[in-house]
Amino acid sequence: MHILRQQIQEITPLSDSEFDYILSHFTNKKIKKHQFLIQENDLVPNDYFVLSGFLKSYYLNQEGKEYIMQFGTQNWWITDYNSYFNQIPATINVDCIEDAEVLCLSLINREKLCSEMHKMEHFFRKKSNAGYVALQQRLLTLLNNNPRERYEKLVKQYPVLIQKVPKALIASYLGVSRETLSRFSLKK
Amino acid sequence: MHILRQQIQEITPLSDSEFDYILSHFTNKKIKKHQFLIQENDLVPNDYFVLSGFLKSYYLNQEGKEYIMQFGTQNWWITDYNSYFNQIPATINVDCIEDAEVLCLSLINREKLCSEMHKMEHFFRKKSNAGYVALQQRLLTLLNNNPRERYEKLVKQYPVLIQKVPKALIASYLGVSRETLSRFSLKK
DNA sequence: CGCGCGATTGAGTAATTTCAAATCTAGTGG
DNA sequence: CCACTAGATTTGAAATTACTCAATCGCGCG
Repeated sequence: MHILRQQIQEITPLSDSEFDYILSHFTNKKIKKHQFLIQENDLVPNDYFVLSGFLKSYYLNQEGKEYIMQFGTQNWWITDYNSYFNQIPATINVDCIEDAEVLCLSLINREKLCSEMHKMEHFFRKKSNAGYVALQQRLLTLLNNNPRERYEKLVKQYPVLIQKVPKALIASYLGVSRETLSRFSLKK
Repeated sequence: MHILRQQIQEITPLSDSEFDYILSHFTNKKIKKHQFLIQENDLVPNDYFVLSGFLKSYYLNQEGKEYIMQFGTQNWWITDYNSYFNQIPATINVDCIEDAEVLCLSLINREKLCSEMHKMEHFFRKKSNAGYVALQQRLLTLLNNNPRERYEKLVKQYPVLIQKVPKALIASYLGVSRETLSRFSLKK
């Protein structure tokens, strides 16, 4: 079954024709390693559902330091949500860590689906709620735990991530320097 | 006009009877200073819409240190969302900083409203999206800005908050010790 | 007047960052 | 199969930042 369909059906049942209709609102896109999906100051046309590969979204500050907002791998949605929802220029970059294929959903099509199909509005509400809760957890971890604890939590939660992604990116996600991360990522 | 109606109507129009129907799914509650709305390990029955007063939600760690998740004042919604949405025991506390009056919305009634009224599903989706974006911003501020910058941003964004709330709570929201906050909250 | 809470100040300490250098690793071409 | 290179990781040492603990201050209220 299509992995998007599967995700939606975890929240609400769908007939074949409904799913086909939904899918017709997405376009396909392939991205190569190091290619940008969104760059600062761009208008953000789409939310992206990841079919395969690996992406990251990150903020780049004045000094050129990068802070990873989120990773995107199979089944995840990724974009600059502030820019996407409010149709303002991007402040966040999204680029490709590993050749990827994504489904693109424009804001117009998202809203169209939501207004035409109560189910889809329901789906996106639930997804958004879950995302909100996950962000709250991350915020608390950031406030309450030291770098080492944050790292260990991440390893426990997404063991695959650690294998796949350079340590420097993990560090940036955790809000630590790569040197600090290195100093405790090996030794007990 | 009822401030809840006003908030909903910023997103979607509402007839008198529709709003009355919506409102019938809420119950009223008055809370006194220092009273808990939610305590760790409680089941969380409601999401709370603040009519007046001042509340805070916060995580209390093992060492008794408190981290403020959010403040709740007029027009804000507050609860332990993880516990509320997933109906699991609370890990966050919500209590009253200043005598308050809130509207209580049970999860059952929320879902009922959302399934009966597409409008309400739409409203809550939009609210959740906005909340998600706001949390992302806060996360980035936490990662990218030092305590002083975080404080100055907060002052700019919510000047009233600083007046109304003891500095120790501001510090806890910003993830800084009160002493550190004190050291730069005065001098330029 | 004195109590109590919130805010400030000071001194020492701990954690993390920064900068620089060394080391390791995987992939490439000879 | 080996040497070479670019990128990633580790290590060291110094500097910085914020924290902790303790003491003091300031002010409103009984």
